[in-house]
Amino acid sequence: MSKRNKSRVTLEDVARHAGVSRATASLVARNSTLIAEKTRQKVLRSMKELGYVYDRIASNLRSRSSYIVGVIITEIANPYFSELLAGVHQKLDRDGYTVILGTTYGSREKQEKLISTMMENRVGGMILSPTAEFSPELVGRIREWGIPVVMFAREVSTGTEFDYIGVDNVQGGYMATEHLIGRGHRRIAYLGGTPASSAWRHRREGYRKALELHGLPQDDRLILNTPDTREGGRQGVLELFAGIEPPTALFCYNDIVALGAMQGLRQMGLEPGRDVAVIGFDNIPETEQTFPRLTTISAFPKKIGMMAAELLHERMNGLDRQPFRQIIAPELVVRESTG
Amino acid sequence: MSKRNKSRVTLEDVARHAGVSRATASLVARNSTLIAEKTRQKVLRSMKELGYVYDRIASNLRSRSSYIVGVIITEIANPYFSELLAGVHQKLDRDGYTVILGTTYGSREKQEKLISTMMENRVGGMILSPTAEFSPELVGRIREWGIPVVMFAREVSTGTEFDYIGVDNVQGGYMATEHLIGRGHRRIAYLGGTPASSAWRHRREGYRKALELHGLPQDDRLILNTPDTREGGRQGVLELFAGIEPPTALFCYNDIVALGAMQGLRQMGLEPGRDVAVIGFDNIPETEQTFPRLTTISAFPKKIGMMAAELLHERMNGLDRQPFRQIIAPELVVRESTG
DNA sequence: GTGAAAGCGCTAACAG
DNA sequence: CTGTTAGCGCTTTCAC
Repeated sequence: MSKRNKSRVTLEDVARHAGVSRATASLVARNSTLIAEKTRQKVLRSMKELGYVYDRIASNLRSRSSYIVGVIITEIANPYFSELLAGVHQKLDRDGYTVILGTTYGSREKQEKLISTMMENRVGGMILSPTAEFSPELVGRIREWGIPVVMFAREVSTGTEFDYIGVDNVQGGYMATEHLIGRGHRRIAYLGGTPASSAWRHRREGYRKALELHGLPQDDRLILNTPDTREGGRQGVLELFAGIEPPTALFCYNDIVALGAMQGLRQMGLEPGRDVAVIGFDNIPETEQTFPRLTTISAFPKKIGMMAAELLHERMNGLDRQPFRQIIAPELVVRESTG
Repeated sequence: MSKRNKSRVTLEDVARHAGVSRATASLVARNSTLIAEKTRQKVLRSMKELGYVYDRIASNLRSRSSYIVGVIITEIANPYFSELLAGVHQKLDRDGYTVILGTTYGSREKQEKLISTMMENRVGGMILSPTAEFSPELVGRIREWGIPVVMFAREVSTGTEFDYIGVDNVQGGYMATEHLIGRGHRRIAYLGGTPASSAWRHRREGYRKALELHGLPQDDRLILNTPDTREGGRQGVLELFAGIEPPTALFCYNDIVALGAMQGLRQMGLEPGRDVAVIGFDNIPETEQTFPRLTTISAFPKKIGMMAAELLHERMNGLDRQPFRQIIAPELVVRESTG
């Protein structure tokens, strides 16, 4: 269902009970300072007595405003994204917003549908980690609609009219690869993930740059796409080592893939960190407790989430300024998986 | 801000553009079969042309209904809870609901505030993992309000008027302790978490029952409360071993605490699994890849989340039946951390 | 099948 | 400081 039968206590009821007008009651509900303390008390007492619950929906309708924010991420189960979510949510909550959550699971259709739903629910702003390119038509619809949108963690080339906050993936990919090269590796794979994600493409760019700078050959057979899951990493590594000339080091698209890859290596009788170097990306908490502990690139998801929320908040408060990209620097965290 | 200046395209506009009445346009928007196909097409075309966006908020207001569901959990970053959230969210989304998310971080005030906010936003139902006891007044307010509420994962004794879905924590605690006893341990600690959580109390009950059944002494110094975090587990274990007669095995409140405890053990030069047995609770994905791999009790968070969502859905569709508790059986997963 | 009128619960604007 | 009036965008009767 969704219907409710019992009619609710309205401001009208409260006003009548307290012997004031509806407008006065409304001002009390909103904590206006215009109201005499005495009246205020009287009205508040009536509210309590009648069990009045403020109707934010009716209020939003009338005042054409909304403190609801839509947050769209691609997945919840991956710790990277749950940290991202924790960051945005915590900050938004602190600023008094209510959060509507959406998850795309990488589907473009789902993404479009979620955005529509959020607009229909009158969100005052949106924060999202896009899954795929936006159709120019969708970009148009959002702009037309007139609410601020902040993208984070994933980028979209068709959406340059929106703010973006994320880690420097090119730099991160570069640092990871460079680290492996520094450890003496010459045959380094880039494992897992798919080009659908801007993060994947940027990390690969960094990877290539590092190889190039060190005069190492680029071998496309060493770049293997898989779902960015544990299982993807595990399967991927098996496939990779089925080839003629396997790599000696793995730069994994993210930590989850890296964990899967380590499983896969063991399955083949290879010891990660000793026989094959493995580096991840994100620095999710569990990387510190795996065996061997995973070397990785810190991507600061929580921080990025909070920054995105902060920016949206400013935009919703009228910050008028050209859309911009804010890129934060990644950090290399050396542990035992890279020897 | 939150204000929007540009006035939106309304059904009125659409109706005028299409040369029909507002009521007709409304029926088209809702896919009513009462409308002649020809009119329907005409109206749909007008909608597209004008860029009409359905206003679900106005609709809800008038029709006194809501497809928005409030979901309240205690934390996002703990994989156990993010799995729980993933389960509810996925199912609710599939059934066409929009989800408002709330996080209590264990605070009772925050919990009360979130519940109020959700009611103010006219949610049609709520799913929550309670943090603390509900005041009878709060229970009253919710009942009065008349929307269905499903509790999951954590229980509340003052809320027996609500449905509850969770794992059998008593049984889980029993199985964990029994397993350790079976491995020859006689001095077993119950480490981490706090009695504020029903899950903590139930797991302790199982722990005690097992000790009792095997005629082992109960020593309250072996029960140590800490925050249910990694750090809590680490600190806790240090404290525990500072005592005169340390335990030989740890039953940890949950996996996160157990991971922290393993860190703490190593810090003291003790090897988890060899020198001290460690068992966790939840079976979060990373337990499979720690070193040593963590023995634990499966609590099936995703499944519980989905079941809760399913139940709420039924309730919102008018399922009228006494509130009930649905308890699912935990499973022991033996790995290396218990020798 | 379609239209006209009333009203969901609230706030804006203005008067006093 | 408080009251009056109008109306946010939609759905619900109830005519026709």
